[in-house]
Amino acid sequence: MTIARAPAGNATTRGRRAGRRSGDQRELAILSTAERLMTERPFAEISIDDLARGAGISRPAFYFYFPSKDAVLLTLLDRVTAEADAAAGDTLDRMAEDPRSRWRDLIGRFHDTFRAHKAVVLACGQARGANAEVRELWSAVLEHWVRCTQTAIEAERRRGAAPDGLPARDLAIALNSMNERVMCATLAGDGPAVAESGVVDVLLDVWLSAIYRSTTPPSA
Amino acid sequence: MTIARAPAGNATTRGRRAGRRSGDQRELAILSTAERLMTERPFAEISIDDLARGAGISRPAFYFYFPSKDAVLLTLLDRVTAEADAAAGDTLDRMAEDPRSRWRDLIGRFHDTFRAHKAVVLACGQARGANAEVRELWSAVLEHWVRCTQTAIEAERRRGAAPDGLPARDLAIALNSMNERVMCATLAGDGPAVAESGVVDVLLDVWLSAIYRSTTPPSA
DNA sequence: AACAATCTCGACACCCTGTCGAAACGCGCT
DNA sequence: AGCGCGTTTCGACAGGGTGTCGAGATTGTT
Repeated sequence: MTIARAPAGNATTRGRRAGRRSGDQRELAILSTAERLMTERPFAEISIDDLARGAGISRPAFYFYFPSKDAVLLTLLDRVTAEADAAAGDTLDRMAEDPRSRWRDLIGRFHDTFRAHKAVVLACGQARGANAEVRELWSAVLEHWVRCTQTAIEAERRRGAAPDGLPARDLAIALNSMNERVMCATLAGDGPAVAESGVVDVLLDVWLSAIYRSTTPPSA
Repeated sequence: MTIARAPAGNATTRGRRAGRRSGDQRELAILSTAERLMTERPFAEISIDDLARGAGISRPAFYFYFPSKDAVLLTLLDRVTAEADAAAGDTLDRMAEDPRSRWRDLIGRFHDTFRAHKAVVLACGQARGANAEVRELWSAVLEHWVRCTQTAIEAERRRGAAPDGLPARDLAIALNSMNERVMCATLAGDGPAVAESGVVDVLLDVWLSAIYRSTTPPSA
């Protein structure tokens, strides 16, 4: 079960209306301005005017490139999730080789991608509360990862490495939800959080315990 | 380790300035209007004007009772967390009696409380992204629950019922984070979520697996 | 040069927030 | 009854954000 994209919104068409000339660089400028500003202050405190000025255009001109501030975030999120999927690669297909290492790869690569785009991930976590589109896109992405996880768990049960128990889908939902929340808290650094250096191993331990009832699952 | 409140903001002083006459009912009217409106649409889409009109007063009068819209939510959150703590009671102190039942009680009671105040919980989940005060209060509450969980895990390890492994605090953070996220998703009904009827058992299974590496931990 | 598609912006209408200061109310007191 | 003093209410304002419109500037093509 290779992780392949089933995009909810096409990244190449989310922004501007069709046709393009020199303004591509302006669009890029808006995106990079957004990513830069998001590292400085919360997404909600960034106005469209900030984005426009940062990209060297006026506020109305911004609307030529994106229909709203949220659309910028959506485009950024598309990129990050695509990158995460690519990083995950075919890890799940080779699970039986060495389950502990494969699950650790999976969690670790997601963590690396999230950490590399910390500002975008945190902004999405914040905007998800206020914006339905962000919420839906995030849900679609999570749904995809849940399905992949579910399939891998079922495969591990089929080969006798993991015991039966909870419906695989429910377990997959719980574990993916945990990862999301824990990684966001660690990246944000607010409230109770696991240290960044240990977060992957903490999550891995819970995944293995929940799936195999052991932290040393058997290879094929 | 009985769950006792260590309030981050005093509910009785968060709202109005000192002194009171008949206006108490107005304050209550604002709170109940807020809870009602939150069941109809997301918190971000409720204006102060909506709250004021719902309570039968003008917008400026609202500011006599609360300094901002967020303060209303904070007050509501204070109530809910106090109720959750009360519901949890001394469950954690009697863990050794029958670990599976006690952990199930704990998770189940939190779930009951959250479900009873669905609108408030979801609104907080949404507002946490945009508002630092909500974020901090929520963090303080979570920190408290994490500490309680951590203490209980350490006690179970000490009596030999649970194996050593992850630092108890890290495990407690991961499990509480999972509960938060999974319960919110289930209540909101958006994206991948566990069915409401099964969510407590799913969470319980992961908790027991992670703490005991077994779903049938030994009694004292 | 002329045309059309692409791009830009000044100006506007609208909504929301937060803060005045003035006025109305309730109530104990003389 | 009339006074005084906190309590409570609201009309009106300033400030800042969003989204839209139509006119004008720029650019590539013929």
